[in-house]
Amino acid sequence: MFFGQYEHNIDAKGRLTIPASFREQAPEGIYLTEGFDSNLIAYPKQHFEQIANNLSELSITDPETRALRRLIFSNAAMLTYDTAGRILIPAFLRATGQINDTCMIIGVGDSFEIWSVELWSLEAKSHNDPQKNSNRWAAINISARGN
Amino acid sequence: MFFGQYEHNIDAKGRLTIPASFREQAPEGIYLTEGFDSNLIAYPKQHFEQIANNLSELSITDPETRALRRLIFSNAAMLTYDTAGRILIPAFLRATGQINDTCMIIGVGDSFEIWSVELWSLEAKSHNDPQKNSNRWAAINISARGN
DNA sequence: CAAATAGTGTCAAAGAGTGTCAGAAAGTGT
DNA sequence: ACACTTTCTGACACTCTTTGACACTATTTG
Repeated sequence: MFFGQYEHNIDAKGRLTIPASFREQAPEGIYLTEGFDSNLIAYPKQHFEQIANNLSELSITDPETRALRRLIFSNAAMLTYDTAGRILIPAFLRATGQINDTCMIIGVGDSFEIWSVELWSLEAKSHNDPQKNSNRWAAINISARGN
Repeated sequence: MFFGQYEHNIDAKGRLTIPASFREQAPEGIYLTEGFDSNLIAYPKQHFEQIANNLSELSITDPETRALRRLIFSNAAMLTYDTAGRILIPAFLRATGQINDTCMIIGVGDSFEIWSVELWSLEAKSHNDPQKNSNRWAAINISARGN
């Protein structure tokens, strides 16, 4: 499980140190792809391959399916760590994530996300709406009690 | 069951001794997350994992699901005790809880909470006010027989 | 082929996190 | 009241992680 949030620096070559605790959980490296909110999503190898399988089973006759496959696969990169625990984020992913010198690394359970500091602070602010949150929590509490 | 309140110190590195009686009830460690009142909530392992499992079943193609996962996981930490019974509270949680050198540890049944001394004394004042309390919780049924 | 650019490896320093221990304080039992 | 045990705390030493710098290799481009 990936938890917590880290602010890390990116060096002049576009390399980012992945938190040591995250590396332990994805020791073979990660698949990095474009997220849905101008962020990047990192999946451990195995997990991404599962998602890839699920996608492959969807029918290519559905235009939405084709678009989703293109989004996920064309923007994906398989990355491994160097001896200092860093990955090199490809330039096109840095661009889509608007990531320059500092970024946020965000644990979200089975994967983690990489955000520009600015976009993350906006996203985090949107989590502070008590009304929305109570609805969000309600959704999960129901399923926690049910079944 | 977690009961009572304790005032404990946090050392220069951000470590907090968890009361021995609380450790007995969460021997494998705790999940610490952001609360709703600028406090922190500590759940025993099992309880939090129930919530995490429910989340994993929701699809990330839904924006509300993504927000919920970020809200819960990014503000959570899985913490275990060192040999002296202490946990290290991550810096970002110390910040959200406004916790510096001394804090209150508050038992609330199936979980316990961590508060800054200042915020806790405000909270305690508000829920100890006999005037307000006489009618405040009239709608909540806590009888042993009820429901 | 040469030059420019992109990518990789290595190292050392700063900082963050962890382990250990002894003393103070609080609690327990006789 | 006293001795004993447990718990918490502060200090210190140590390890691990991250970062920036520099040197080197590979790839692309003209």
